[in-house]
Amino acid sequence: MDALAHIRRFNRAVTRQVGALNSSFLDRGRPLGSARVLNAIGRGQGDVAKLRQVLALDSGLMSRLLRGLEAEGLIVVEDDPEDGRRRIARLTEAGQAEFAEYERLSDAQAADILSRHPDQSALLTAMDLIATALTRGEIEIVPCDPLDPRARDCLQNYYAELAARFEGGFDVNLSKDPEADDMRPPRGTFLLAVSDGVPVGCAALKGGADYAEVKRVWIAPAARGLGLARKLMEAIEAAARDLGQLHLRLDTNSALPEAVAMYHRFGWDEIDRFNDDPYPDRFFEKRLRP
Amino acid sequence: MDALAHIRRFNRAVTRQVGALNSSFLDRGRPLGSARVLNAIGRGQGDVAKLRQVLALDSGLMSRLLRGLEAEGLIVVEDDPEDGRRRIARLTEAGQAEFAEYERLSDAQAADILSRHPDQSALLTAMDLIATALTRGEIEIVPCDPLDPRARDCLQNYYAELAARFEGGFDVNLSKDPEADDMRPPRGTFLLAVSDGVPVGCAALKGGADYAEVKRVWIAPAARGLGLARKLMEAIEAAARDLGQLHLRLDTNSALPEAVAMYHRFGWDEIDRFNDDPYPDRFFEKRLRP
DNA sequence: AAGGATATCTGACTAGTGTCAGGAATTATC
DNA sequence: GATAATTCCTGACACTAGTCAGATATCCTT
Repeated sequence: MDALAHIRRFNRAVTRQVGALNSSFLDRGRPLGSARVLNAIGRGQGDVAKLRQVLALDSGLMSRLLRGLEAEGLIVVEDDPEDGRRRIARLTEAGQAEFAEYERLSDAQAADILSRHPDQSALLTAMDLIATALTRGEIEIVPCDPLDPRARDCLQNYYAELAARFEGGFDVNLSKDPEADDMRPPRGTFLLAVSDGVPVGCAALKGGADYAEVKRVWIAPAARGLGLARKLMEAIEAAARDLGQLHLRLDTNSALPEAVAMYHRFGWDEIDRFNDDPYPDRFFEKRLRP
Repeated sequence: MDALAHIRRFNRAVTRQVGALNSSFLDRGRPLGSARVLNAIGRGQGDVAKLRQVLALDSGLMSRLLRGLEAEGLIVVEDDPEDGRRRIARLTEAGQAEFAEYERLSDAQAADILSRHPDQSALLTAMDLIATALTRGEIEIVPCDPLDPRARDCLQNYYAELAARFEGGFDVNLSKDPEADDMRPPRGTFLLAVSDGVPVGCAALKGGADYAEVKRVWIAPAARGLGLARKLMEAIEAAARDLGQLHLRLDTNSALPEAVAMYHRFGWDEIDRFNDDPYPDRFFEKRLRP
């Protein structure tokens, strides 16, 4: 069977799904164009220029749609204090309620698909894989607090994966768990790779007196093979430079051969054991130029 | 992390993808409505009533779109010989060429996504899973020749799965491979479960003098858990009744416990071995009421 | 301070989408 | 064989989406 036949079928299925979602949006009595603008504003795309860019709309059309939403009392459009030419739209209270209604509609539809499927986690994994494949190149690396729920979400997946791949399992309590403060500026940092709001990878820099350690490097299975690890490691090194940490170390395990290969490839030097953590058996360092 | 956040992200990613495909369709200089109708006709939805149903269009609008395509010389609309009220559209040669162009556009996009992804088979599997989840309930059971490429595709997957699940592997040449003629009317039949053109399951009825045998019951992994097996088995029984075969038998293997459980659940009685095929070790029969 | 670039807005216009009412031909039902 | 139901078609109409030209205010560069 031709691979393209499968993709064609997928295309038709999701095209219909998108169409159904759009027409359910129409039930709120507002044309789709306005609904799209309202939702984009609700999702934080406030300034008009960015709205135009994201929605790929003509400036004239955009202007009229904004006037319409304004007349409905759903948004207010104000001058940008930093640039008098630009304007910024934000939701009024009524607009937030309306936006929440749209979110509810789309969530209800999503929950319906999910509830009727026998294997929800397989479905979610498949959706993640496809969403990542389609939005590749648009993954952002952002700093994040190590105790942020999105960070914890990544870390849990990371621990679960170590537990599955280490022969004797993995218990995070036996390992030296870095203090959160060591992974916050000014000592260190915690970076998250985010694709359209969903975390798909992380890496931490743990500050120290003699050297800084790179820890918790993890990429979601759905996002592997896309060059994300390189982007993350480059971002970590840049952050280290900014914090004045030029001497980096990390530890890892032979049970993760792709990680070991990656550190070699990215210019890390293998060195002798430098801690007594029970899990790692491979140790690396890298000296950065200022 | 909230499951709905993942689905929202998926929705946004595919919405954009669908939008991109649609605007590439617009490059052919034809409004999207006409393009949709043309493609539906090309995919075999000839009669106007079915077109209206599939595309969810008003009869007036549909009529005008058909007139437009007719004026372009891409289709001809003829009276249905069986029902004078109905009409049937089909592509002219020019229409087929144009349809092929649309297919090419969508294939190019598909191939692009596929080529940039590190794990193509994982991507295809994920797409199959989602397409099946979204189009569930629209899986058709259709008779098919046992030598049809779609049937062979199913059978290859079936053999591959047996090879993976039987301890000693599986070699179809050691098993009694039913003659194709035994799985064609009037002796037997071969049924295919088709979801939007892609085969997602099969089952065969092999006619015989004393009893008919049910063979080659297989469901694609992406389509499991949706109740498809029951639909297939009911269709097989109905076909057997139509062919006057009221005494059915089948064999299977303990290594396929879900199959064994299914036959019990569907009212089959376990019986003694009735053949000397090396692979099966569980045997069933069912007597149908006429 | 002048000229060019940028961001938004307004008005005019076109094409596409979708709805409604009604008409003609044909089939189904009693 | 009359009546009702169906299928498709036509015309009229409303609304949405999208484009273009030009006006205005502001910012940036020199």
